[in-house]
Formats: sequence, structure tokens, C-alpha cells
Amino acid sequence: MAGLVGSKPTDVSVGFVSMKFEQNRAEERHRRILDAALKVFSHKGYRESSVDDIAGESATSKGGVYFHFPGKQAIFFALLERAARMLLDRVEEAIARETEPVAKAEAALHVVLRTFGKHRALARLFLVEAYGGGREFHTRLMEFHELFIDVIKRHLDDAVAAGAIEPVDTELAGRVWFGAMNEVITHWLLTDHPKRLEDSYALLRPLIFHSVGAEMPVHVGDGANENR
Amino acid sequence: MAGLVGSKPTDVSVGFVSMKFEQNRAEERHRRILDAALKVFSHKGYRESSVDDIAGESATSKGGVYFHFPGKQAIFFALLERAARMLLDRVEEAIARETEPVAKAEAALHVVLRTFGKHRALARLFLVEAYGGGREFHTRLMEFHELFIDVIKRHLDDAVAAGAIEPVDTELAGRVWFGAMNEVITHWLLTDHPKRLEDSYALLRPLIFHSVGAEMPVHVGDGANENR
Amino acid sequence: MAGLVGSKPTDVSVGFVSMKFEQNRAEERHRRILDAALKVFSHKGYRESSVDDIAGESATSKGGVYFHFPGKQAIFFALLERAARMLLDRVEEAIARETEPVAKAEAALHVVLRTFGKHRALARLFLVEAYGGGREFHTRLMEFHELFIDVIKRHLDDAVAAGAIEPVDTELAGRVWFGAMNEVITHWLLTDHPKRLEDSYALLRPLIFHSVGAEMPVHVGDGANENR
Amino acid sequence: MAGLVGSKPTDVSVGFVSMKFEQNRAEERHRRILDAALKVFSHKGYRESSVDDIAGESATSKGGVYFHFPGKQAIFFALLERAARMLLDRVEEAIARETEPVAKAEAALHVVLRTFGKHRALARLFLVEAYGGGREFHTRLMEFHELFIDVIKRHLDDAVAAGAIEPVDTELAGRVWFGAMNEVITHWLLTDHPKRLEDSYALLRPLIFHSVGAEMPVHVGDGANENR
DNA sequence: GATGAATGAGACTTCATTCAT
DNA sequence: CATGAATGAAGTCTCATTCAT
Repeated sequence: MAGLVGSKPTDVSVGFVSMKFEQNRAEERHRRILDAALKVFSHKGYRESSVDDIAGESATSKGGVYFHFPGKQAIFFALLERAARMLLDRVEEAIARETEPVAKAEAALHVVLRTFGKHRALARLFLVEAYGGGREFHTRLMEFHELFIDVIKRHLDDAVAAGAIEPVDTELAGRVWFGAMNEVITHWLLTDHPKRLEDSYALLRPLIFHSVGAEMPVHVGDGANENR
Repeated sequence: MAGLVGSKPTDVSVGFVSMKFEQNRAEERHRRILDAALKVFSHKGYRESSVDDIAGESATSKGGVYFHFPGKQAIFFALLERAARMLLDRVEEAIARETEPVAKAEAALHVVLRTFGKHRALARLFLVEAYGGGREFHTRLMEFHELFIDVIKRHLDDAVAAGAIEPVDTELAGRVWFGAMNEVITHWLLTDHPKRLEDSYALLRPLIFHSVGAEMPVHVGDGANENR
Repeated sequence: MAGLVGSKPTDVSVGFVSMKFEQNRAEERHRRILDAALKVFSHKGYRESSVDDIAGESATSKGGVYFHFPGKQAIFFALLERAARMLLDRVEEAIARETEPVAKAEAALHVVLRTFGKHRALARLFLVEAYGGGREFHTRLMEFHELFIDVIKRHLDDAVAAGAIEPVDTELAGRVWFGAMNEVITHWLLTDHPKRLEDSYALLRPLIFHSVGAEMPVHVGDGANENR
Repeated sequence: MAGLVGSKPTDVSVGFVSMKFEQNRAEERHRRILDAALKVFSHKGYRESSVDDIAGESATSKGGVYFHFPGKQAIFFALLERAARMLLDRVEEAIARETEPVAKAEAALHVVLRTFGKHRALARLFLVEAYGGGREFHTRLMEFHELFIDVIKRHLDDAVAAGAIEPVDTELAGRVWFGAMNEVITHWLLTDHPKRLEDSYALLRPLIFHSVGAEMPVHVGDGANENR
């Protein structure tokens, strides 16, 4: 996972005048390109998007884009990384709010589903477009999948250890949960979506809980009051 | 679903020579191109594959390919259709061999997993490459997903009706099953796969059975004696 | 030198209809592109010439050019090869017409000078533009130089063996001759050239002859009646 | 020739701080850029070198380079000028050390060969890369050639006047000498060079001397004790 | 004076598709 | 029917040069 989640320090100061302003401008442009790319990629698909499109959407020139990123693929990766970091942060938060192991595992899933439900573009990126960029993309994508599956797995392990659920292959269970969620979201993504994705979750819960033989908790610490 | 599963009539009369022969030759060429395309697409990915690659692999010329298919995308669709038809045929067979509704539902899943396990190229086509061809591809792909999910759903409905399992949202359950399977196969596809995909199934079974509150059947009529 | 001078057989017949016509068309286009490239390269310089220019000049499309040649550099090499072959052929002819070893050595030089004098574009290609294409170009160019120098050297060796001239480092002498000629032609090429290049030769002769201590021959079999 | 050899005045007054210091700093930067450019150009070739490369090598920024020079081409010209000035200075020195006209003419040649032999980068610049920059480069380059040829010519004229050699076309003779030397150096430059360039000179001498019908001097005041 | 972000023209190349033979 | 030459639009990327800070 190494590369997917990390921090990029940009505080290096050079020269004899404050670089602060320059740096901010650069960072702001960097972000604007990324935002534009997300929009373009999720709208037209990775392959159909041209660097020109991204340049146009970000009100920059093509050369400007290439100044900030070495290439189209790198933009996609940066996007994935940024989104993954954001998702993981939210997941951590949500997990911290829960106390029961199973609830923690569930929280990971729920947050992803809720976040994707609110950010269609992001969902497309991860669940659809990421497949359209060739071999290297697949590797990165799998890293991301495994990352989330592992979070689920670890908390299911805890649940087993605590006797909350019967012993099962927790990695596989994590994968099943994740795959189930993926399919639900992808379906929502690629068809007309009459009802909000979030609503499916109520129905999805018992299925995944039962899959690992867990009792349905009486109350869900749903964290539904999150904003953004 | 209309287009995905159907028959392509090739009975158009041509000339004054043995139509039979002509037709066979044309059909044979048609099939050879499809086989070549499967090989090429699953090896290099849809976008990275050129029509020239396919022509080369099928020992035809580019013009020849364009005689048999209107374009590159059409080849991919034809491939998907052919594969879907094959898969569905096998699914039907397997279902017919089972008597219990839940077992029938399971059989649908199992056959797909087993078939993909044996035909990696096919699996790549459906689970990975199909995402790389833009909007229209996604629609077709979803049609295919729904088709299989529907098979599962119908038998789960039967199971509910027969009182074999508790009432659940059977469509969602079908989707969960399918999504779980997809994730398992995709993982197997995109990483080194030390053990055969088939082996994961034994572990996957209890999870999906429990998800719908079904008892694990003592013995699976596993149809493991199928060839190809 | 291997690649620089050789023959490209194109007589392979495939299919069931005469390929003669197709082949001719292709060959004709091939040649037209080469001719156009010579014109463009010698007019604008290698780097300043774009493939578009060549396509335009040859009344083809850019794609057409790329069908016949793998890239811009390959066109240049092909041009060099074709010209080298032509030059060498003429050199061989001229040498065959002479009987004295020194006269043979001289003939090699003379033919090149005369040919370049008539085909400025060719001269530019070899003497100027060939330097503008990076490392690989230099290697090829040196191969060409060595080729001609070697012809001179061999006949000077004969002259030494025959006692016509004093023993000298014949390779170096060949290089001196060649270099002298190059400078004369290059100067003619890169400045206004009031008088014909050919006229310089009468003055150049005694210098190069004396350099190897050869008597000036009373009469040069000058082959001046060559056409083209 | 005007521009090629001259002095660049940098006495423009700037501000209220020690002008001397400012000026030195500017000059130092100017020189550093030129040194870097020589390194880069001779290593990668003119076209392949980017202004960024030069900026990097000179530990400046791209903007800094553009402050000191109006453009990439100007850097190359400045380099050529600086090198030509240096070469000519050395030539003058060497000529002054000789007394015989023919020896003076030879000295010009010898110094160039020796200098290039010691500074490969310089040799590449003049003999190879200078061709790769389009029309304007060629003009400048020819100016330089003529300059050196003229030096040789003048001393050969003296030699003729002094009766040391027979009357010949001295300009052409100068060109022959120069061209011969060029070819020898270029060959040394573009191939593996087992032996030092300087060593070829001993063999080259008799050839060029004889070319103008000069006696080989018993001893050359070779100036071999020059450093750098 | 210096810096590095930004520009934008243009280069090479690929390839789905068409079509004359 | 088959072939392969031809087309042309589009794509990614480079880089000399400019300019705000």
C-alpha cells in the first residue's frame, strides 16, 4: 500500500524571500487540476478523457498540467491516492466512534458506502474507471481493495477473539462484504438510481451480518450526522 | 437484455457455389476472429488491443476482420454475448441437476466461479476489461450482471416460498452473492493466485448461505464431474 | 557498414491474385515519400522538417508515411542508404574505367564531388544535415565516410605496391583526401557558390596528388561525359 | 566575421552598491552558464539539450539563464565565440613562435588539432553540434572556418612570396589543410579513439606539407611544452 | 536579479476505419 | 470475399520562452 496513503511535505523553503505565496499558488493549482481531473474522468471515463480536457476544466494550459504532473496516468494515481486517504480518514473516525468489534467492521463498510453515495464521481473513479487504464491500474486498485478488506478483517478477527461471532475465514468474509458492497454501489452507479444509495444499506446490513453469523445489533451507531 | 443472448442467423444466400461450404468457411472465420479477440483482449486489455493484433492472431487481414464485424467494439460485444450464452447454458444445466431451490441458486454461482476459474481469459473479459471500453460497455455489462442476479433471485424466491429460508430481499441477496463472488474472482485474477479459484469456494459457501439464513446443506450436488 | 548498402527484395507474391499492381503502387509511394523527404530535409534541415511536411510534399497523409516507414529517423536512414548505394555504384563504374591505381583512387573522389555538385540536396544531406540528428546519425555517417575512405585507401595501397607512389599511411591519406573534398564541398554548399563545384576540382587535384607524392598524370580519364 | 571575435562590454552601471561586486557576480554567473552549456551541449547535442539542462548544470534557474542570455541559440553562439577567441589567441601565440612562413601556417593547424585533442567537448561543439542548429548556425560556422583558413592562407602566401614553396592556390590549400584536419578530428571524435589525437599529427604532417610541395622541415619547433 | 510556474505551439506517433484492387 | 494501403483525427508529451512574484 505504501504509496497510496502518505503525506507529501511541501514546506521546503528556498531562496531569500518567503516562498509561502509561490507555494500556495502552486498547491492551489495542483489541487485545481486534481479536482478538474476527477470531474473529467468520472464524466467521460479515463480513456476518453484527454489531458486537454483536464487542462480546460482546470483553467490551465496543457503545459501547466504537465508541469504539475508527469502524465495523465500520474494524475489518476494522485487522484486515487487523495481519495483513498480521505476515505481512510473517515473510516478511522467512524471506527473510533464504535465500541463493538463487529460494529467497527461494519462502520468501515458503511462509511465507504455513504461516502460514495454522496460523491458519485469518486465512486466511478474507484469502481469503474480504475479498470480502464491497463495493468498498472489494476495493481493499484487491488492494493486499495485489500486495504479496506484488511480493516474489516482485523475487526472481524477481534470479534472472533471476543466470541462475538463464530470463527470464520475473516479475510474471505471481509472480501465478501466488500464485494457485496461494490456490486451494490456499482449497480447504483451504472443504472438510473431512483433511491439514494444510503437506503440500500438498511437492507444490506442483515445479509452481511448473517453471513458471519453475527446477531443484528439492536442499535446502529450510525454516525449519520456527518457532514460533507 | 435483448441483444446479449440470441442467435445470429447466417443463412443469407450468396451465390451459385455450394452455399454450405461458403457458409462454413465464413462461420469458421467468424469464430476464429472471436477466439483471437478473446486471446488478445484478455492479454493486452481492450484499449491496448488493436484491430491489427486481432487480425494477426486470427491469421486474417484487417479488412477481413472488418468484413465479419462492423468494428472493434462489436467484436467485444459479440465476445461477451457468446460467453454469456455459454455461461448461461452451463448454469441452466447445473440448475437442472439440483432439486432444492437454495441449491439451484447456489449452482448458478458455483458454475460461474468454476468456469471463470478454468477460463481466466473469459474472467478477465467480464470482470476487468469490460470496464475499459466506455459508457456503452457498462450498460451491456450491467445487463449481464442483472441476468445472473436474476437467476439467483428467482430461485431464492422459490426458497422463500418453500419456507426453506426466511423472507429477505432476494434481489439484493442475489446481488450480494454475485458481488461477493466477483470480488473473490477479481482478486484471484489480479494477483498471483497460489491456489485454484475453485478451492475458495468451499470457504465462500457458508458465508453466502448464512447471509440468507439458510442451513448449510449436508452435501452439495457439486457437478464437479463436468468437463471443460 | 552492413546496413548501409544492400538490396531490399520485394518480389514476394502472396494471395491468389497478382500482387504486381499493388506492389508497384506501394513501391511507387515508398519512393515518392523518399523523394519528398530529400527535398524537405535538404531545404529545411532534418530537425526543422516535420513528418507533416514530408507527407504534404509527397501528396500523402501522415498516416501514409507511417505506413511505409516506422518513423522520421528511419526515413532519413533510408535516404542515406539509397544515396550511398547510388554513389557507390557510380564510384565503382568510374573506377572500372580507370587502369592506373592512383587514377582509380582519384576517380572515387572525383565522382563524389561531381555527383554532389549536381545534387546539392544530396550533398546537404550527407555533409550537413546528417549531423543534426543525434548520436545514432553520427555513427551511420561515419560508416559512410569510412566506406569511401576505404575505397581510396585500397587503391592507394595498390599504387604503393605498384611503386607508383612512395609508401605512406594510405588510410590517413584517404582520410585527408576525403576531408579536403568535404571541406571544399561544404564551403560551396554553405556560401554563395559563384562557380560550379566541378571547377574547383582542377585546382584540388594537384594538391591531393602531391600530398601522396604522386606525379600529376598527363591526362585524366575524366569520365566527364557521364550524364545525370 | 564581425560578431565572432570581439569583446562584450559589461560596464553598464547598475545601482548604488559596489558595482564591482555586482559586476563580478554577474560575470561569474555568465561564465558558469557558458561552462554548463558547453558540458551539456557536447554531451547531449544541441537539440537534445534543454535550457533546463543548462540551468540545472549551472546551478541556476531557467529564469536566470534567460536573464543572462536572450535564448538558447544565443548561448551556443556565445560559446562558439568564446572558444574561437581562445583558439585564435593560441594560434597567434604559436605563430609568433615560428619564423618560417610554412611553419607558421602549420602552427595554426597544429594548435587547433592539439587544443581539440585536449578539449573533446570543444571539438564536438565546433565539428559536430554546430551543424545541428539550422541555417543560422551554418553561417556562423563557416565564418569560423574561413577565419582559420585565412590564417593559413596568408602564411602560405608569404611562403610563396619567399619562394619557399611553389605557387599554388593558397586559399584552396588552406581549405584542404583545414578539411583534412577536420576529418581526422571528427573521426577521432565519433569513434573509439585508441590513441591520442596528437599522435596522428606526425603522420598528417608530411601529407599536408607535400600537398603544397613543401620540403619537410628537419625539425619542428613544436611548442609541445605548452600547457593546457 | 532570481525563481519557477505557466503558456502554447508543435512534434511524433497510433489506430479505427475506409476502400481500391 | 480478402487484402493491405491510405486516411486523418486525436492523443500524449516536450520545451523555448514569458512573466508575476
